[in-house]
Amino acid sequence: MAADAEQIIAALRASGGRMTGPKRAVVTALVEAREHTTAEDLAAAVQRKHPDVNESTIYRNLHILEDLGLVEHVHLGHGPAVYHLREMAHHHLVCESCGKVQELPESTLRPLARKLKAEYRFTANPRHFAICGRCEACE
Amino acid sequence: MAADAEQIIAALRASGGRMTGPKRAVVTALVEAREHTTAEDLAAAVQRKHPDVNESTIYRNLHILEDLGLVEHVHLGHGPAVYHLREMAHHHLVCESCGKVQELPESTLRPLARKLKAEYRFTANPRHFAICGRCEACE
DNA sequence: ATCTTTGCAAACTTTTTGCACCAAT
DNA sequence: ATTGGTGCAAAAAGTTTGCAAAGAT
Repeated sequence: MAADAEQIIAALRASGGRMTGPKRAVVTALVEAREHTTAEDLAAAVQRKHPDVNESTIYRNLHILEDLGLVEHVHLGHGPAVYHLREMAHHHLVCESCGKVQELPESTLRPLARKLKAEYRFTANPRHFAICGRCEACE
Repeated sequence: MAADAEQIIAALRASGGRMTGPKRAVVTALVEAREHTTAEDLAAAVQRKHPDVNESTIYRNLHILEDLGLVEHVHLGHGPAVYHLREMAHHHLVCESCGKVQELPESTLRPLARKLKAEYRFTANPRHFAICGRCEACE
């Protein structure tokens, strides 16, 4: 059930791409990342084993993975976007005071999505941005 | 009832700041802006009458206004933030295909905010980011 | 042999900052 | 006379791109 690097690699192959060391390393880093990871984090993880992989390669591969619908990025606030595998899709609450991130099941925003659809004929994809606010401790 | 530049200027004065030409021009541009305006737009508007005002001054004054709670910025998507007067606070639906922006009354997100408060003890400020998705035409 | 992918360096976009000067109080 | 505001130029931060070389098929 957990994201399996081999599945993703197979999807990449199936899409016509070529499988390279850096690409495999990016996928592995994404699968192993427990948390929301920035491109920079991923670069660091990849470079632990493959020191010569350039950050631009990370970005390029993240784009490929996003285009295939395997990865998504989210903006938690100012600063770099964070990336995660699509199958773990969820929403984010970010405290704008302490920066704490809480995850939310997709279902939490479903009523809102339904209302936006009904009243505005708008199909929301509310995952692209986090919901800002203040956590209990910072309130 | 509409945002009155003089009110805002009074608030700026009351906060201890000094009133300068550029500052007044930024406030005026914000009041006159009908839509969501980027710093760049505001700079252009200001420079129509005061050609020497630098973009960094726009940013600095926007920060001052935000610190006073008079202005808010929102991220509609990738690209520059947009600014607007706080009293016109509202939410945004942005179509990620055609870029169309729809405004939403604050009340629309109140049920969600209540739920986040109850279940996660999180006080949402969902205005800082737009809700992405697809509008009717692009669906 | 072909056509992707890569590393590198440089560009780009948006926003911030250091500094010397100017201007509002 | 102060002190905060300003223009300018440069930096910062995050991401993208052009290009020639390396690599996968």
